[in-house]
Amino acid sequence: MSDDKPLSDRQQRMLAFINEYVAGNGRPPTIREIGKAVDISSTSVVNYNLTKLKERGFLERDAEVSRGLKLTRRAGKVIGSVSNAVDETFARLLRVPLVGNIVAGEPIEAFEGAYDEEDVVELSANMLSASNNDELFALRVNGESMIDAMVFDGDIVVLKKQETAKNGDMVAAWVRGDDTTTLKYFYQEGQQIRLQPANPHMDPIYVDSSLVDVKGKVMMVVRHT
Amino acid sequence: MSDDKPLSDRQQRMLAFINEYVAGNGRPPTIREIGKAVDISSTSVVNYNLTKLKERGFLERDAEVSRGLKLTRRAGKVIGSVSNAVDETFARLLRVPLVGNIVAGEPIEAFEGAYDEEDVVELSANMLSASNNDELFALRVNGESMIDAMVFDGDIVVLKKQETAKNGDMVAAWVRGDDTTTLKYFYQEGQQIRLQPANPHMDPIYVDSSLVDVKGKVMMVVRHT
DNA sequence: CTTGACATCGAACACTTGTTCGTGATATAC
DNA sequence: GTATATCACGAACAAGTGTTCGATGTCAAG
Repeated sequence: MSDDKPLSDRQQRMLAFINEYVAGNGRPPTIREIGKAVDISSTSVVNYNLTKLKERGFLERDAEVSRGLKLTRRAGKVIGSVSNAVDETFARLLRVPLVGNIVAGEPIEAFEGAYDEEDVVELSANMLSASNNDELFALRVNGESMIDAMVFDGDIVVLKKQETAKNGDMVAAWVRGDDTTTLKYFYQEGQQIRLQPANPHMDPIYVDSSLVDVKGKVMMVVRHT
Repeated sequence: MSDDKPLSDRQQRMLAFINEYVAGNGRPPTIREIGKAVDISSTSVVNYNLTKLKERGFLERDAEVSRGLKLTRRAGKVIGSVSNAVDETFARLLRVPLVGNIVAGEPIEAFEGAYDEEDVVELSANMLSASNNDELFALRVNGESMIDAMVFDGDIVVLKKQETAKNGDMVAAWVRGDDTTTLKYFYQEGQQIRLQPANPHMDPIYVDSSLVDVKGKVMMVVRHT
């Protein structure tokens, strides 16, 4: 079933072209389009090679159907395997909902509820260390008041949803009494929590741990310019 | 351009069918296949509704091409949006080469040459305002010396390759004589160039314009935590 | 009632596209 | 040389397929 004879140059080019065409146009090419691309003048020759390719398991064909081609996984190995790389890349893509703004003087809004399908931040998983999706969400930073935390107005912070934090984590937290949302480094110190700004020139805040609601841990900060 | 009238039942079924068909067969359906699926006896009616759908931005058509259909992102909202969303997302994905490190005391390394195919940063185009690919590259910030520019050790900066800059741009530049690479705001002031740190507490640097090699403009900063 | 926009139908047309067939070139095996 | 398999060409056919057009029905506005 698996000849090891190398594919002819033509056949390789055909596979490459088909792959490329599908990626570019969202549909397979016609026999004549293949012929033109691979410099074959006769449709029958294209058809002939297509049949060969099919016999050797590089593609499937739907008879008597226009553009009835489909590359198999095996074909991917011969070529750069793009159309399949699409799936892989997509699989590694995280679509993080951008659930709202984070403003110093207000609680994080719309934390659970429905958010606009539109507002997602797409990140490649290779940028985060294999975190599972779902738990992630993003917030846009609004206002100057957060800038002590290494984060600036307009930045997007990607957070992992969690109610607790380890020392040294940068967290988004709601400070009751103070009624403020902040992005700071988290340190539990006895009954107190030290919220440490990233800026070393700024002083930390000490709050009783009962007054701090951790909303999530900052995983990433993205800034456009 | 964006009617809010709901789609007719037929049109919704058409979108759903097209989506399903593409997912199942790897190619778009023909007009007649759509007609059969949605129970329309006349090809012209299918064509008619297809045109409507196109006008409202739910799909694209390649005229006079068999199976010349492609669902748009917008269509995804109406239906489950799976099959084509993959391609669309992929198309909007930018793979930015991570060409090296940027260190204060050294020129930007490996600027042109071959870099490891592996090291790419994948960004969604929706995070950058429609920049063309190609021109983009990424650098990892090494060392503390850049932190005056709103950028910190370990950050990845995404740059657009360009040799000139406008006032106010944040650029990566090599300062000759000083032999330093910096990330600073760029201001041309007569014959001099002012390199302004983002941190307002820090003083700007003035350099003769002949000594500044602009390498690129900072488009985005990404920080993992 | 008349008008006009909208949606549908059926049919005809022309181009697209997969399939088939006769022919020939090339190379390897007998 | 002859045979056989492989690969290629061009032409022609039939079915697939997008496009166009006249006719009809519906419905709300005038």
